[in-house]
Amino acid sequence: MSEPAETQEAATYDVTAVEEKWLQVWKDLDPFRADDASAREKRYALTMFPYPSGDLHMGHAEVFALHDVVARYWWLKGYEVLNPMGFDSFGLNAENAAIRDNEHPATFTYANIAVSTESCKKFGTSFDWSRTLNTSDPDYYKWTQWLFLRFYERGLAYRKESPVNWCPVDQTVLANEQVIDGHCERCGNEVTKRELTQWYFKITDYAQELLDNLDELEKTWPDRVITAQRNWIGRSEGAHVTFPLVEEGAQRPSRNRASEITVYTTRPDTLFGTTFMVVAADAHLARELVTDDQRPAYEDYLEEVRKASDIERLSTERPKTGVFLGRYAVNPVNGQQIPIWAADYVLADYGTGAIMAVPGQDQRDWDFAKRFDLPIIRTVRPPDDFVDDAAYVGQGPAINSANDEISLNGLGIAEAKRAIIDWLESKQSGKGAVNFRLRDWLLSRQRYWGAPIPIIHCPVDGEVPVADDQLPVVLPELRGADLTPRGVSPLAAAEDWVNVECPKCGGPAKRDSDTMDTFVDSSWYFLRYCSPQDDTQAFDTDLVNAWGPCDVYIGGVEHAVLHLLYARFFTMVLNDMGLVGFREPFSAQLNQGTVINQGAKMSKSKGNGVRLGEQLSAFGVDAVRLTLVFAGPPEDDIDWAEMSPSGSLRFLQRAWRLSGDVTSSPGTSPEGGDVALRRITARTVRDAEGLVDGFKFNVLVARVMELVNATRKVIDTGGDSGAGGADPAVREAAEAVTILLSLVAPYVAEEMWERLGHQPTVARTSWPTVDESLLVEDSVTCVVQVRGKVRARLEVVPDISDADLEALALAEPDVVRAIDGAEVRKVIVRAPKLVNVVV
RNA sequence: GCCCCGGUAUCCCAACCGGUAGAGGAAGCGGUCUCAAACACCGUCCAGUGUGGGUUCGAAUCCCACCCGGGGCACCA
Repeated sequence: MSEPAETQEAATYDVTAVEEKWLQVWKDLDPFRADDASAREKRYALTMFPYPSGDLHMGHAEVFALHDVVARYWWLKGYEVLNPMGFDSFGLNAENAAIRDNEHPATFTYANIAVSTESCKKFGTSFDWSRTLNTSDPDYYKWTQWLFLRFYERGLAYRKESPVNWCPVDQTVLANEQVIDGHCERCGNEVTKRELTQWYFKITDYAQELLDNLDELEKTWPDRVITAQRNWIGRSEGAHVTFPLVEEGAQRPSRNRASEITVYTTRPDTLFGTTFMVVAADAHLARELVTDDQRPAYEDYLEEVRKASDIERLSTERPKTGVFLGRYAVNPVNGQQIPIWAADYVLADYGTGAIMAVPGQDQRDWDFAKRFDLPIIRTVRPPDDFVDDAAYVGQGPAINSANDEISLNGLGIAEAKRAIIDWLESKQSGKGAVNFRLRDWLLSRQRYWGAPIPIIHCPVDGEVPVADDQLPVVLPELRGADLTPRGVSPLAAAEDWVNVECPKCGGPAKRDSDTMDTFVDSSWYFLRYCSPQDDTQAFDTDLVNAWGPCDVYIGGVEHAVLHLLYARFFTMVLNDMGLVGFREPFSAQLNQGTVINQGAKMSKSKGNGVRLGEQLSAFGVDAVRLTLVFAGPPEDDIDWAEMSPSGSLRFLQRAWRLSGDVTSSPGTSPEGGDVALRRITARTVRDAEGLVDGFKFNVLVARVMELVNATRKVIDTGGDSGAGGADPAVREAAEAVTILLSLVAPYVAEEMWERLGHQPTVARTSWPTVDESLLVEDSVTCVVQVRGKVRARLEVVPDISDADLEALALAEPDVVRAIDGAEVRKVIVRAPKLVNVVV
């Protein structure tokens, strides 16, 4: 092809001009608006909405690039796609910035949202911006409050006093899920405990189902999320066992005192080895039980425990501490009186906050017994080579475990458990029980920038819900120093706001001054996207059922047990309320890796940050997107230092050049074109489908590159017909390249599409059709092995019979030579690809 | 400590149900173009799959043990 202007230097397109041109065209065409009324099959592509912390960064770019592949693919495949984007816009960053700069959190929040939205559009994403939402908008959080009230009505939102996680830096309580290794999930500081009355969601009511449904989700969710959730829910099976207390004479008025202690144990079979009991030092039970004599010692100990941070408390290396409470209980299985201790190795909020200690079979109890010189009885026989200086936790026959009515001796652990549970149940001293590690979700926060909890506290009427028609409870206008954390919510000090009339009695009352955890906001946003402007309800059930559940959910693993568990819980509750037609919100999930640099997480202190904006202006949106998608499997981390955005741009230029070399007219039938190229095109298009479905985007890109190379070759060498760029197979291939490329590099694809003589937009054209006959190979290479070594290759028809192939193979001179007269013991034939001669 | 995932060329990564270890890219090297270079284009080099065993006609793929890396849980009774 003679294009003199391009002979000197390879032609290139102007990245910036192309971006400016098509951004405007898309703005006019608005091609990604999801139509509720569409007759097409619906798909819901969801990506975790960001917190508007400033402008977009490399992390956002990666998720959006990956996510866009799927969403655009679905459009091309003929689905009506709901692909919304919004902002998780409540939260502490804006609040802290507001305090620092004497501003209102909304100022930062909405400025950041505006910047991020623009960047997101420039990034070429296919989001439907007509459905955008911000969780900090009153017409959104109105419905967050409305949902809270529905949970409250059902007893799923309640208040209790309990030792809770407290972040001294952020000056607020935290849910268990927000404490990572004893540190605040947000600011990274050490968390301490406080005894406070707080609001909880009763997520534990759903623990079993949250666990069970994972079996099904396992097929379409990443492994690590499944295991993280299973571990977090932490189901265990055991028994509750009740130990009566020994009453100690008349000096002890028994008032409301407990007369028994119930414990949870996973090893009821070891009950005969229980030589003492331990109550969590900070549990109410400990305070109730302690005798006057022991009270001073207990108080001192409790003081000590409270001072220790969680980090110290949870260290397994730390020696056991504790104090005797002065009282005794009776082991129901043998009538033995055993002392009751308080210690901090028992947790107040797990099980019943008290344990039966079996030092012979539990290492923690063993350590405690050794420290305080308590008796040890083995109830499982260790193997002969067992060194007798630790608890024995392995399998073995029960020993020392009999009374007049029952003997466990000789039974294995599982049998012994069953037997003792039966016996306990018959004596009404206990019963089989299941326990979960999962705790209820602590949702109140002592901060300003969140949805106020719509409850009024009245000295007469107690908790009074705000009436639905009074929602939203709008945040008062506070800024700067008014927002300074002081251990209680800044809302408590907003006199005009907090003091109200009780809706019931009309007397003076106060609003609840806490705000909701921002994870409440994000537990239902994907439902709101289905009817984001509806001011009559939180979401439209019919539309939610039409679009949902989300067919794919793409986001970071950091939410494996936070957001993803909460959103699942919300969906189940809403399904129970009849508001949602499904119980699991996210049918499939993909967690992208992290973008790192030079082997380390990007951070200011390391000075290894990569600015998205700089990358975009240096290489263009398409090249950056392509680099992110091509880097490797989406779930792997990407080390930007190892990537080559310039290589990506080079490829895009190569691809673009194809569109200029096609000389046939649009609509030309590919029939009669170069068959080899047509086969590659057909195979690439067909394989691309499975590759997108399987999230193997990196392989998809590799296949498109392959197709570009093959097309180039036909153009340059002429191909079968010698027609080169005029060969209709070249047009077919170039159009396939363009459409496939549009999933990753929308700008250049649009430009190519136009050069190929088509109207915009390539994003809403159809997926290329595949001529099935081209997928059938007319010959395949068969490998002939002798002793496992390849000795010959044959070109054969694909449907050759085993017998024919064997005969053909054994007749090959190279094969005969390799056998060298040895006895052929066996011939394995896997037609049409392989023959293996065993000699 | 327990559980899960992964180790393939110099690097990032492919490889269907066990069947020719290589699709793609980066880097390197050589060439074309150029006064020269950059760009671009063409070509080319590179591993026997972490280690040791086993199953099999045949193992990157399946099984066992270990090493290394990543993740989850962890005083949860």
